[in-house]
Amino acid sequence: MLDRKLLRKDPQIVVEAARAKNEKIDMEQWLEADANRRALMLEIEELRKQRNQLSKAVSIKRRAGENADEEMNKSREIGTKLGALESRVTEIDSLLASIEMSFPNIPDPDVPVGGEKDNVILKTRGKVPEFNFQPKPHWELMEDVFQPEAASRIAGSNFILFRGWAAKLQRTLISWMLDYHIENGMEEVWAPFVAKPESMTATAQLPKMDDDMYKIGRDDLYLIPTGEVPITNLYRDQLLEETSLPVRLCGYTPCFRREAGSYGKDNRGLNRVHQFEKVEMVRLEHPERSEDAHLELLDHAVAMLELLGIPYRVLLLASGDLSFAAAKCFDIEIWSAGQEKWLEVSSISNFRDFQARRGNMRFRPAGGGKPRYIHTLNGSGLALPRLIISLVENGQQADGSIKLPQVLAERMGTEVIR
RNA sequence: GGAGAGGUGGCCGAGCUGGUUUAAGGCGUACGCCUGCUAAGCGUAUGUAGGGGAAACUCUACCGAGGGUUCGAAUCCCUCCUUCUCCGCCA
Repeated sequence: MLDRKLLRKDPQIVVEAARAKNEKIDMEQWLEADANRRALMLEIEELRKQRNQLSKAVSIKRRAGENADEEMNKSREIGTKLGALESRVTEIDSLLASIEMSFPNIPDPDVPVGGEKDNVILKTRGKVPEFNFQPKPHWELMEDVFQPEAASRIAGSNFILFRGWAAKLQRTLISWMLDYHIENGMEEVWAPFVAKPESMTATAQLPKMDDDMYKIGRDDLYLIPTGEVPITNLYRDQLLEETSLPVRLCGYTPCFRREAGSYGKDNRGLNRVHQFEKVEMVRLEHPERSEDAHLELLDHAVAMLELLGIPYRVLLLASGDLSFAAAKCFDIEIWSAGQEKWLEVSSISNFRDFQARRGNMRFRPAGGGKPRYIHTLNGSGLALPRLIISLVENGQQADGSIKLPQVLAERMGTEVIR
């Protein structure tokens, strides 16, 4: 959600932001409704004032034992008028709210305008492995432990099932990443894997992503598409003290995505699935420090890839690739040796005060003063399936065995998976 | 799932036989006074949002949410949400 004062003062900025993000918005309709609302409110407040005065007069007269019929009649008339005006305001309010929900966040000035082709590769690190044999894709290397047919029998296509070492590897990675974040000053959170519509609206999955989420209609709940939802909503409707900022959180959750309309070539194996596991980093930050915090989250994510020895590159997303709520976003892509392509394994976003407005998340400045909206940020740290793809494919050896990086070998109890 | 009791400003908490409560009081916070320092004490200020005004200031709304009754609702009625206690069920 954007600041109404900004909408009134600089509607053009919002129109341009929406165009850069390929979102259709109707600013004219909003401006007209807002002007109507304000005119109505002026009238309503004047009438209320009169009614309050009459009520007071009635009270005083009654106390004195005098007749107050005249005041009461006048007040009744005003009440009728007010009722009509108020119901019009209610209508306009819901119109305004629904229009505002369709306004995307404004990209930062340093975000390139354009589509996917305009994403900027900020850096590429690590050595892409070379083989003296034809490297295999992960679904061949993991035939015994990754069983999509079984998952399909249980839950439908594009769900996954791990057994044996793959299940253990995933669990080990989750635990290792959480420990890493805790060492870096984050607090681990275990949150619900379902969320109410209000929560989805606060972090801005709703209204736009409704079709991409699993919905439990009977209980009016959604399965979370990312840990961002429950972890950020931990602070919905909360007023923090400035001294408690920043809030650094991390947590493991599964992520459920319908991926409607995305069936096709890129969803073989673990590349794109309906349920995947993820460790998420969430940060609540002072508005003046969110820029630095954003870079810090990026550092945390890539540091893990360095420890795992996985080649990666960092992209600054162009406006058209930014999510609805983001002002700026870095994507981290890792190398898949068996498929010979880069895979997105983390998205690290700064939402500035966009989610905080929707979710009413504020802090009281030290030394008093009016509460201000916090800035929210989050980033994957990291998503499991593609991490596993990269570890398996990049670590493969001629005999089909897989060499593990040292940090995992210690925890898995073996250096090579056979 | 059943029964009962609650949801009031950053927090706690009165008000709830409808009208000087445009929400008492306390805690916390800010500023000042006092004081070797600190603590305590004293004084003043301090909810959120929107409108008007150069400003002092002023108007309006908000007591979980939404409806209703009434000239007038934190206060009465209805629906829903939610928290707690007890019972039931269950890993």
